[in-house]
Amino acid sequence: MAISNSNNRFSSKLTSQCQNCSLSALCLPIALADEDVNRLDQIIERKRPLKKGELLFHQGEEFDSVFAVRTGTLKTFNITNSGEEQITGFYCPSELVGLSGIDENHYPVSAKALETTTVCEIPFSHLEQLSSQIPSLKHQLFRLMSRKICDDQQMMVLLGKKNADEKVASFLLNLSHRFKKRGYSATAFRLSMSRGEIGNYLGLAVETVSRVMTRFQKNGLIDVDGKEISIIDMAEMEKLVGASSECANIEHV
Amino acid sequence: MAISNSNNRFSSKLTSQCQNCSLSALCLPIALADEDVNRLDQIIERKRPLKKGELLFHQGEEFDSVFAVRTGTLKTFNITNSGEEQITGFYCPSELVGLSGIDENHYPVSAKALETTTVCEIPFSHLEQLSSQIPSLKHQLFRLMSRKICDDQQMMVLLGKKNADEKVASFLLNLSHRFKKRGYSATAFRLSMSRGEIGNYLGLAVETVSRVMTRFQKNGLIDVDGKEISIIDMAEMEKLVGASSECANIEHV
DNA sequence: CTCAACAATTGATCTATATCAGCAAGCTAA
DNA sequence: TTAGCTTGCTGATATAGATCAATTGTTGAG
Repeated sequence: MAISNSNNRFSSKLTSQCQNCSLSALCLPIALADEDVNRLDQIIERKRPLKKGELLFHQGEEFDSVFAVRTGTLKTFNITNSGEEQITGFYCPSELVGLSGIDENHYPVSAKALETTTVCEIPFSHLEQLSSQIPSLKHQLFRLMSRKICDDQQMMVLLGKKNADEKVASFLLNLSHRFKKRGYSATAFRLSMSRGEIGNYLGLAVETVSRVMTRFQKNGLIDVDGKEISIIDMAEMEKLVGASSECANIEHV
Repeated sequence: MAISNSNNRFSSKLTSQCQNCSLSALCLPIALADEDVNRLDQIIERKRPLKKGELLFHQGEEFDSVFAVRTGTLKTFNITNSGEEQITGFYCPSELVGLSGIDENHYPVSAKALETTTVCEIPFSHLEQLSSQIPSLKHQLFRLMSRKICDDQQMMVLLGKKNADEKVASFLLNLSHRFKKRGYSATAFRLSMSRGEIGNYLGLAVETVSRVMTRFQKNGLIDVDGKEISIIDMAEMEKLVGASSECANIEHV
């Protein structure tokens, strides 16, 4: 089954899609020579879009690929023994999902589309092989995984030490940075996740998320209109986040 | 100073220390052919022991090596803007510290010895080079980083969703597993960190850690004598941890 | 051995956030 | 259109765990 399916792996032979992709400066191809981008391009499968709510992979499934988000958003989550969902991350365009599956050869989480979402599937065994031949690709992979470790540790600090205000502010600014990096507005954007999902991710009750956002709006920090967010007072928001966004800070040095 | 000191980089030429190391089955050399272990061995520096409280590297310092703990224990931590310490991890023998520095080429955390500790320094540029020549070493590195991502995400679940009892139980069982893996008792061990450090790590006040442990003891779950811990009722402890230790579970499949 | 500094425990409050409950506004399907 | 869901907001109350404070135990320097 995987065999017949994998024919479209070669559909990219005609032209390098990676080179035309607006995300290539952020995704894996960063700092690759043209010919290397082509080689990477050859191993990538473009999948049909996922509709909102569809799973990209599910917890326990055998690992064989990592995925780069092209459009849309994904969330990854665990189902705990008690049956509740615990969201471990949101993934925006240019970001890589599935790296946590390498170790045990099974995905330890599920990945679900929050809206219509397209991804590039990158079979990991091919990627690993190719990375032997292209040192800068290998380095890029190490860097991406290292950044993920760094980011997750910042998230641990957030969950362990921050109060509700700081959590919500951190979350919004984090999204803001990610939009900015892709060339979108850092101050006005649309949340693709529900309040419930934000709360779940931040370790807060839905009601708390709602209350904090309302208060932020009252105090002129942000403007909220359903899923549309505008950051009005960026300086004050940054002050709220304040402590310990080390990974981000170092980037600015 | 670092120069004169680094002469001992070559002390390993005489014989492969990795091959004699009791941790080689857990550390990087896992699944390497003998000749490859020797090549790895050549790039490793054995450093003088760190005394309790000494820093291995500090937040912001330029990244050039990862470190494998040989004996003792390390903690990694951030200093937040408000000046408080936030512990992001504890490292036991055979575990690798410093991977989070790859991305930005600076360590985003500090690493401090909790007791007298010896480490193997592995210059990352050498390791990366070597990994090009030894595919299984490269794979091992990917796996280690993937596992770290997986572990950190479990920690996020712990911090976001668990109550004090579950946090402390998870922490103790996690240590138990790590001791067991190295061939030590899974039920009786010594904590190398203070109650304050445990609380800091788990997002709890010292007092709460103390109270939970006392209650666990009263209820016959564990036996506490200062830093010495015995797990009496492993089944009940595991029930407490219960939900969502996915990475660990998959390992048992 | 002794004193000082620090680490751990225990008890008494306080508080941030969860939980419970009710309501309003959209959205979907018939 | 209306009934039935879902999502978000807000108020009232409950509670887990923080904070404050006092006591005891431990460690290590001289």
